Amino acid sequence: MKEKIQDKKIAVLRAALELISEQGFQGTPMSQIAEKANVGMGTIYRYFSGKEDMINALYINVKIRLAHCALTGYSESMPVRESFLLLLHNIADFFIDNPAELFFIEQYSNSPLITNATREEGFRMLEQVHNIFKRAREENLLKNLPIEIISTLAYGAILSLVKLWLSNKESLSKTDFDAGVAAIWDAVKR
Amino acid sequence: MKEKIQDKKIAVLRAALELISEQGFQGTPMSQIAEKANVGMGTIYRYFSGKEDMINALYINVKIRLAHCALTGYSESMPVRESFLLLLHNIADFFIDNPAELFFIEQYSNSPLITNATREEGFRMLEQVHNIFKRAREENLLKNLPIEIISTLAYGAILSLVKLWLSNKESLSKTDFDAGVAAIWDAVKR
Amino acid sequence: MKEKIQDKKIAVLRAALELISEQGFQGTPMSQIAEKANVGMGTIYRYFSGKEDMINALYINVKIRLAHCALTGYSESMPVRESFLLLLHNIADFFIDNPAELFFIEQYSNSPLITNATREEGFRMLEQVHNIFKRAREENLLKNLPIEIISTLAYGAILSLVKLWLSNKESLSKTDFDAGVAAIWDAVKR
Amino acid sequence: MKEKIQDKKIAVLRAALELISEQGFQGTPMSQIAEKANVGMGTIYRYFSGKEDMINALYINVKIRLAHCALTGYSESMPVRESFLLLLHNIADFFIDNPAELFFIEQYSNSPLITNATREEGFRMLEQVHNIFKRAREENLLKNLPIEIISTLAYGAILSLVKLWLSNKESLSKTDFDAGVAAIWDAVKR
DNA sequence: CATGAATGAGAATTCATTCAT
DNA sequence: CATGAATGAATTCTCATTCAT
Repeated sequence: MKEKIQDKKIAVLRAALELISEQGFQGTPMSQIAEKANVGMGTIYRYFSGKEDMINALYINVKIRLAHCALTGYSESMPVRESFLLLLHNIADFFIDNPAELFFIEQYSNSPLITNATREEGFRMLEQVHNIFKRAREENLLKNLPIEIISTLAYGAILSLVKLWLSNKESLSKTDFDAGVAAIWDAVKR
Repeated sequence: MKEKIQDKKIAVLRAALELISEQGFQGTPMSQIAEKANVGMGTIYRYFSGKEDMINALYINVKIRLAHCALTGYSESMPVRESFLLLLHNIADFFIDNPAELFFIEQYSNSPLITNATREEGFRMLEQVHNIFKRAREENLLKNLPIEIISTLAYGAILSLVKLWLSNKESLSKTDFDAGVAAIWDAVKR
Repeated sequence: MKEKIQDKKIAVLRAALELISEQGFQGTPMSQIAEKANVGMGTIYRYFSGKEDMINALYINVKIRLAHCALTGYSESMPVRESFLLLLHNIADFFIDNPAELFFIEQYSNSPLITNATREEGFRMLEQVHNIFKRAREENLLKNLPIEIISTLAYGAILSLVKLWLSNKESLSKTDFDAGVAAIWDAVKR
Repeated sequence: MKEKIQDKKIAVLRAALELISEQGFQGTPMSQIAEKANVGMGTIYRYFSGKEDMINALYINVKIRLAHCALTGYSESMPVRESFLLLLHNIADFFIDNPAELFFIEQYSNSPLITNATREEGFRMLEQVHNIFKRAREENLLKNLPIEIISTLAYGAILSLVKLWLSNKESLSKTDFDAGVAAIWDAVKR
């Protein structure tokens, strides 16, 4: 019974994600989301207080799933460089497998629709991820720069690569893509 | 006379840029753009066939100005590494000085509102910029990767850094920022 | 068992009265009425065929209680003038003690939501009250006017006074209020 | 040109008055008002910020017209009793000629839709009217009661009479009606 | 040419009513 | 019997676009 209820909420979030990533927030009517989720229009409002609340919930939802995937296969016993590359590949794989999530995050991370509270909660989801950077810093493997800069460089670069891959699948080899990911390590390593 | 006309067109584009970068395309009424540009609502429709046409014109306009700034101070006689860093700094400076342009480009580069024709025209604006990468490739200074990957890595990383800078001005030193830019070279250099 | 059922019906009517007198009929959702009455939404539909049926039942309910109070302490053996003043004071007391009933009656007596059948039934509730006017007429104490005009004058005046009192409690003395009630007799007496 | 603009605003107010007095505020869609006023839906929102703003404007509008009619033919040189009866007859005539205005005022004077600011502004419209009561008080012709009570009694009684007349035109003689109005003087006179 | 009042299709949101549990 | 989740028609309000001035 609980699951059925969650089913509807999740169906709404999934439908919203796909439609919004393609058409944008304001370009996607609630009626279309309801239709795609196979629920009545009013049902959405049982779970979310409005359209803005829904997109904030969606933002958190994507960040949770990203954070979970990002650490797949990671253990603190791995060497730092290996951990770093695992992280980048996990993030790349997540967004390659879920391109809607990528377009959504890209479009709304800096949008005024996402409240600061939401952004901060989304940031906290990634705390575990930051541990990898801290370990690298402790082992003195990184350039002497603020961790923020290091992680920003890496995150921006990996997302760009994935976007290129997604828009260019045919003309790019997986080998080159992987070499591109590896190059990111060169940017941040001491 | 011609200039007066252009004045109005430019005033509209400027107003649209600022409002759209803050509020989004669908969140910005034409009436608000007209008001901010100090023109009548109908006037906008003399210069653009509709709202979508206007945003496409704006996209091209920003790309032109970006391409122009990106090459400021560049000459083919400069060493490649110096050229590359000049390019990155020029791009960074452009977006730091014009944050609305950054948020606009970020939000609409992948938007379905921008037609493929527009995107391609915007890409051609940057042809000159790509010459720098070609020179670097010819001089065998770059990693053995497709130029697309090289430029994507660099562009994604520099934009990320600028976004970090803009959202974090207070807690970041210019020195660290510049070191971050320099690190991008390490990612792409052989 | 019967009483329990009646309890729920009465709880619904009471909740509806309070909410509707404050927020209006269309401004009051059935869900809010159910919540305030501590019953499930569906339960209301066991007792009333719909929202309009419920408000008509409420109208009758208020009229019954008003008619009952209006005659408290009255007996045919009382002098006519005394009866008349008792009637006015009983009506005033009822509405002062039950302001929601006043606002409800005021707003809905002339509303198209109340069917003519309901209005007529409500009118019959007050038949006893009209006896007082008939006695006064028979004793030749009233102005030579149709009883309808007499009773309308009196009813309109007393309700106005009560509304003034309710909106102005602080700045009005009970003595003045009572003198106002007494003045109504002067309007109708021969 | 100015007049044309006012025409639309007035057409909207008139249509709103008629529909709302018959169907109630919440029972009357904006679309219906627009249709009856022969304007587009959006036009209403050029003149009023929303439905509630419109009904408040309507309230003021009715009060202005009532105040204007109430004093028709009045001059300070008239005897007080004559002034008082003129006032009552003017009010009665206004509402008999404009029954929609009566039902509107009755339903919304005490409604939470009307803001206190609006109610106070509406009250100020009637300042002139109150002068008649003040004159009567100064000439010591009234019962020794607060003017508020005097005017409330009179206003409540006259409105009741008009409502009776409107619902009963056929069975009431004008002579009796006028005698009813005159009876109100007996209630308030010393 | 420039204007901005007018339009009405389209979007978000609400709520009376139903019905599976 | 009682419940309240689900529904979708109906409503308010917005805004791109037009066109008379």
